Amino acid sequence: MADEASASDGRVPKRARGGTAPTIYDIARLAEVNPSTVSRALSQPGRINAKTEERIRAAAKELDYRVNPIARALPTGRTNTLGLVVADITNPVIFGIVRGAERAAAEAGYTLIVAESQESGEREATAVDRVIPSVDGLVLATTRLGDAQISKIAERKPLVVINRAVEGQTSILPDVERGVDQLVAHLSGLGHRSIAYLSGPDTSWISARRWEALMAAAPKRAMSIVEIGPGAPTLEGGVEAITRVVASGVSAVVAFNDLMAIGLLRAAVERGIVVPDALSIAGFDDIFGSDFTTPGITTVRAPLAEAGERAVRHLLDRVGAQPAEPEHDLEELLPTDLVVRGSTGPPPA
Amino acid sequence: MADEASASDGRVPKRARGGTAPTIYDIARLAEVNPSTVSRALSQPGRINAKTEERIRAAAKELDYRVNPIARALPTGRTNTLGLVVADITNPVIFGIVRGAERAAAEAGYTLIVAESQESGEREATAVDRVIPSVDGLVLATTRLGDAQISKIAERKPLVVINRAVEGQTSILPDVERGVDQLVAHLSGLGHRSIAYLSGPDTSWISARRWEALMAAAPKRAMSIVEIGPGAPTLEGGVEAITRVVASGVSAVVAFNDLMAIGLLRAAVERGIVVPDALSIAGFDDIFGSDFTTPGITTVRAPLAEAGERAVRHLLDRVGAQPAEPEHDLEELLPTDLVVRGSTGPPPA
DNA sequence: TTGTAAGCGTTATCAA
DNA sequence: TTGATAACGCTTACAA
Repeated sequence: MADEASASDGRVPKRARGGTAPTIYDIARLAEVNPSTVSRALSQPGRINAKTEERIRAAAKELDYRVNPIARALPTGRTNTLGLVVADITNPVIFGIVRGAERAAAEAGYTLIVAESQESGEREATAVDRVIPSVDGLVLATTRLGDAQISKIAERKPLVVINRAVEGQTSILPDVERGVDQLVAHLSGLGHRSIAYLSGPDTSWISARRWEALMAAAPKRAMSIVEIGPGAPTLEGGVEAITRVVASGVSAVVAFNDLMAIGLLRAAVERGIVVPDALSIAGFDDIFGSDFTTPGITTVRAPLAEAGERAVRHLLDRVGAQPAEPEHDLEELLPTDLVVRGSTGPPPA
Repeated sequence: MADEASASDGRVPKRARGGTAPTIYDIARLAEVNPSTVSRALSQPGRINAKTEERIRAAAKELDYRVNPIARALPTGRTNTLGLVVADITNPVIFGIVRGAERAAAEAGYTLIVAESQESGEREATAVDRVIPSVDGLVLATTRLGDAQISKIAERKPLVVINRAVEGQTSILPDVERGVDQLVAHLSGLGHRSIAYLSGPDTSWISARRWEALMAAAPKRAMSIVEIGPGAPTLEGGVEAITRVVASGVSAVVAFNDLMAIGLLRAAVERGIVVPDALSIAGFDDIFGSDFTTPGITTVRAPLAEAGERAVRHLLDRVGAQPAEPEHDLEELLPTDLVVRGSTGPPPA
């Protein structure tokens, strides 16, 4: 039978105690030094006698020792962990954010905890409460919380918000206006005169911003614009809107996101409405799958992975900083770009 | 200026100490009991005097107290956290698993840590090492580690593996044979006589199982079968395979997963190969987006969210159990089903 | 039912 | 440079 305490290389480590993991005390005994010296050797390399350090490292290796991050976190207060709270993990918009955040965190030796709020402010608050004591900082992506709640959270731990601006807080935002301008110019150039905005959840800050930007951009090009919604930011949300879209008589629809755009496209196809000949459809985000459809979805691409990455970087910058001097009101705008595919074309004559 | 220690409801909590979070000592002082009594009241409700408990709860509320999970984890050894290691967060196959796992964990009051290995066994080992000390159990989805490494991990913490069978370990598997039989029967029924399998990474256990199942099923129906690969389990992996697929002269291709199937479909369309008239394509998993394409991808659906859920449930069952008596060799088979869409049809005459 | 006190595995402060 | 020792916030025998 295999030895129950055998090390990764197959050799049996000396003095391994049955069951429990080795501690700095075991190392201290083996290297014949005080535990505090072991701690120093391992956490501040170079600051102790080279020979002693060597002996300690050898002992640690022999015992296959790994620091216990929990024990370390208790006196230091730092966990080397960051939290990311998202509305819905299965929403592809989120994927990019999660990936970017994970990358940046892992790169810095940090662990990422992802919590899901399922589009509910209440659950989000619960998720934050659960996660916050064990993280060094928090990213709120697509939050459904109110400004006051967000500020409260920021008092407890360093915080960065994605897709939402809150006064006094660091936030990473797509440059909505730029993308919308490009999109509206594109539709105008095709000859559209009337468009509709298929809005997302009314708790979505970013949906409101997109609507505002459209409201500002459309009249400038002599286009009429109406809002249809609010709706769920999902395929179904898009499908359900088709009746109102048809009734509105517009020649082009801008959906809150690609998911809704794809849902709308499907519903249109089912009704025999040819896209883009009879109706142009555009979305936001350029999610995975936006180019799978026929026609592909014209969309305003947001650099989601980069948003996740930057959010984590900002957090990392502030971890360990004095909470007395929070970084105020930093707003980082990420460039967006129009991706033209087949779902937009000239309006019917 | 706002009070720096004001509670959520806006009232100023009594005796809140500047900056640091309240502890059970603060509660004990306020409720005039011993800290250990506070601990008991909060962690084992009902086991102490009702009036005392009431007083303690009131004090806790007044101070806006929340347990420090790290401090709790140190003496108990339990963190109320589970780890999930995946190959690639942005792979839609994973999404379902993550969602299911997150749900089940959150439901049980557990926090989920998601770590990414980026399809590399080495990084996966690193990720496991980083995460394992702070979790009560671990799920390995789509692992690229060897059996021996996996068994080693299982010696440290309760472990469940998804999409991989390892002797002595609990594993959640799709019923590959059933799905493959259905798929082969479907293709055979359409009239195909020669098929190719577009294999995934050669480190993928599940890819090998799919190949074996195809090898077993095809001859039974008098179909020839060849393997093309290995390839990356991505869109690109599918795209790159088109040359070899065409050269092979088969009338139908079964890809390792939907991502590769979609990539292959795209490459086919670009070359003017009509799907399914000139070539039938099928995949596995039924990921998000498999029905966005034209034609939609015929695929063997695996209940991914359920796999994630079950993995977590098994883990939860074993958390706190004696490591001396591990659950041996439990293999749970999840039913798979053929989803027929437009990408498969009769072979060219 | 409640209080006392030891301990979880680290880090950090002081001396030596 | 190293050792002794007190935290960190909680749980948990054991005693009262």
